[in-house]
Amino acid sequence: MKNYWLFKSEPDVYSIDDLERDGTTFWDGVRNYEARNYLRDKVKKGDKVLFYHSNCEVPGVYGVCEVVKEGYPDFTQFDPKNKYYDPKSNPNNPTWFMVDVKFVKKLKKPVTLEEIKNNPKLKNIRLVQKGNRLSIIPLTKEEFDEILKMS
DNA sequence: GCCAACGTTGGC
DNA sequence: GCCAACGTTGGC
Repeated sequence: MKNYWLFKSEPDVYSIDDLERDGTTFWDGVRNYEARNYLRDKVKKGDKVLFYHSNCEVPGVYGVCEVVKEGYPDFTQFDPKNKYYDPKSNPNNPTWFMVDVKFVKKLKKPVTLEEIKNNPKLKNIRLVQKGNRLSIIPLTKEEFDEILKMS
């Protein structure tokens, strides 16, 4: 059973264009327990992911990618020079997980946060609920398809 | 750059 | 275990 997700990224840090260039990437730096649980337990190979640009001029969904490697320990947590270093994490029982994704496509037209907010079919997505900061958001197939339809 | 909302930390 | 202080997220 395939799952559907929305992953947030700040385009200044890593954008859909970077993923198009790289082909695949590891999704590092998730340091929130709820998002971690999704990455560790629920995000499966073959799942489809909407690539969302946050904290930028026009926030919204800019592309699609696909999970190619399921949850494994995020190596940046053990690297003292990395900005995501977590000295409390034990290598024998890592706290933080990552997945790998591959580029699928860029949307011809991005679907902006404003458009998502204005679509009643999308009102249950955690992206648009008050104060939600979760960076790994589960979607239903219907929500995923609806957003693609809007592009 | 501002600031509301939220998660985490740490003193007690 | 409570909760104030603090840091971060992310829209605007």
